[in-house]
Order: sequence, then structure tokens, then C-alpha cells
Amino acid sequence: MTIETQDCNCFALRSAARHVTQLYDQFLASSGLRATQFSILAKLRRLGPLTINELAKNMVTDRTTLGRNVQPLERDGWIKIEPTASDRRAKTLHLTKSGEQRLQAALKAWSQAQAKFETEFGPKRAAELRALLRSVVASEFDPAAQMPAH
Amino acid sequence: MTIETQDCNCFALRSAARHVTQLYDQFLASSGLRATQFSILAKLRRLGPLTINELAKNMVTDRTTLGRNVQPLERDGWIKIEPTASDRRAKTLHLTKSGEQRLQAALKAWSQAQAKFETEFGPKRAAELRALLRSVVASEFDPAAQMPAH
DNA sequence: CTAATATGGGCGTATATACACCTTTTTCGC
DNA sequence: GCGAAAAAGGTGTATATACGCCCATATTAG
Repeated sequence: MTIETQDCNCFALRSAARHVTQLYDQFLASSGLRATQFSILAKLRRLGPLTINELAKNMVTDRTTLGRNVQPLERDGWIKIEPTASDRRAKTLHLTKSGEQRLQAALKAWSQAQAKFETEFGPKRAAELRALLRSVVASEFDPAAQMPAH
Repeated sequence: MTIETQDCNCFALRSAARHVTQLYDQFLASSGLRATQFSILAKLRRLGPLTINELAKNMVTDRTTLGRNVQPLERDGWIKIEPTASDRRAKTLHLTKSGEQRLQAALKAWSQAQAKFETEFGPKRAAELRALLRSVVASEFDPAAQMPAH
């Protein structure tokens, strides 16, 4: 049984995230994108236009957080936020041509950061870590939810 | 070789940290502490009074970030920030009696969050994960540093 | 069809995070 | 001892994060 705060899973995750974010942000700095912004653009390129809710779920982010993360990207012209035809409540996020170019440029920097991490940490352990983290994200912690998929 | 942004170690860490932080924050909510604040108080109790720089290093946080994280804790009386006798530049963070009591109360909530995580994720995998994360934090990503400990 | 409910988003507020730049104090080389 | 370099912190600025509360629109129960 874990009862020591040194074994806090939350702190372990947060501190590691801070450490690694600094690595990636250092490499990304020259591209003018932060790690979060890079992730948003990459998701949009990969998945196509998405609503705020859809992208928020995909990024494991609160809806309101994503709504705010998206603002500097729109301001700088990397994405366009447009009303959705089928649902007047929804807004759809589109990657712009500028955004695509910016993402393309940032990909080099990202690759370098990724390579640095893999070199220092070991590719095998990195893959192991990512698998565990994906499983963490898939874990259902909601005290209410107990239902299997219906 | 990892070249797909889906395999971004940084995103994997950040999204997992968000997910798990929400779990812990939900349990901690009734105690009036956030996950970060809980960590700070727990570190101070465990390690005794520390300067801002010392605690920042220990928490893998930027010095200026910790300086700001500490302000609500001082405002609410959980910690005291005092000049250091031996070095007039430094400030030492002390856990107050109130802070100790608040931490004590929050420990119950933290234990529940920790237990929930271990139950859902598995204690063995949780320990594995923490070991990997500790190793991540210990990794030296600084492009300049190449020296072994002198 | 209408009333209740659910869903998509925004805003106010508060904390979390870190970089660049600045001041003060200490330490170190000589 | 003195001047340069290093170290401890603070401030300004910008983004990241999420909760509570609100409004508009869509869906569903009857």
C-alpha cells in the first residue's frame, strides 16, 4: 500500500511533464510555437477540422482551456475558427495555409527534441513510457462511471 | 525511429498529467488545496524549511514559477516566508502550524485519490510508471551539459 | 408541438508555468 | 580589499489550466 507522498503519482507525472516540456519548448522556440500549440496544429493537420469539444476531448484538455489555447493561434493566423453548418452552436477549427507552413517548419525542431529525448532516455524505455501514459489517459477515474460500454 | 507526432513524448506526458491532476484535484477540492499546493506543503513538511531555489529544484519547477506558486500559500497563512540569516539574498519557506493542520487534513483526500489511481491503474504498473518518470526527471537534456559529475 | 433537458461555447476568476530582464548580495580571482 | 562573476529573488508578460456560471441552440419526452 502506498502511503508516502513521495510516491504521489500526480506529482511524478507533473514534474516529469514540466521537465520534458522545457526540452521540447527549447527546441521549438525558434519556430515560434509552444509545445501545446504545436500539438494543436498537429492534431488539426492529422484529423482535419474539428470542433472545440472534439479537439478538447482528443487532447485530454478541458473545453474552456482549449478555447483559450486556441486564441493566440487564431490571432496569429495559424488557424481559422468558423461556425459549423450543421450546428449553429458549434465552431469548427481549421488549420490555415500559414498554420500548415508554420507546423511544417516546427516539425524539424520537434524531431530534434524527440530525438534528444529518445537518445537520453532510450527508445525502448520511451516507447514503454508512452504506452503506460496512454493507458493512464484511457483510465476512467470518474467516481460515478461504473458502466461498461452499452 | 520515431517520426510520428502521435508518438510525441511531451504530449503523452502532458495529457496524462492533465488527466491525473483532475483526479487528484477532485479529491483535494474539499481540503482547499490544489495538487501543486499539496505538493509544496508536503515537501516542506518532509524536508523542513527550504529556500525558494532549493524547493524549486526539488520540485523540478522554474524558480520564478515556484515564487508565484508560493504566494497564495503565504496569503492564506499555510507558510511563512522569511529572510535567511546566513544569506541576505535568500528567503526561507516555513510550514506554519496552520499549514501543517491543513496538510494533515488534505492527506486523507490525497490518500483516496492515490488509492483510486492505484486501483484503476494497478499498483504494479503505477510503481513502474513512477520509476520511469523519476528516471525522466533525472535525465539531462541540456544540450550544453556533457560533463560527468566532477 | 411544447416544455424539459442536453449540448456547444463564452466569460470571470484563480492558479500554474516559464522566459527575459532587473536588482541585490555573495563569492572568487588576484 | 576590489572588481568581476555568480547566485538569490522579483517583475512584466504571455501562455496553460480548469471550475462555476451563463447564454444559445438542439434534442427529446409527453
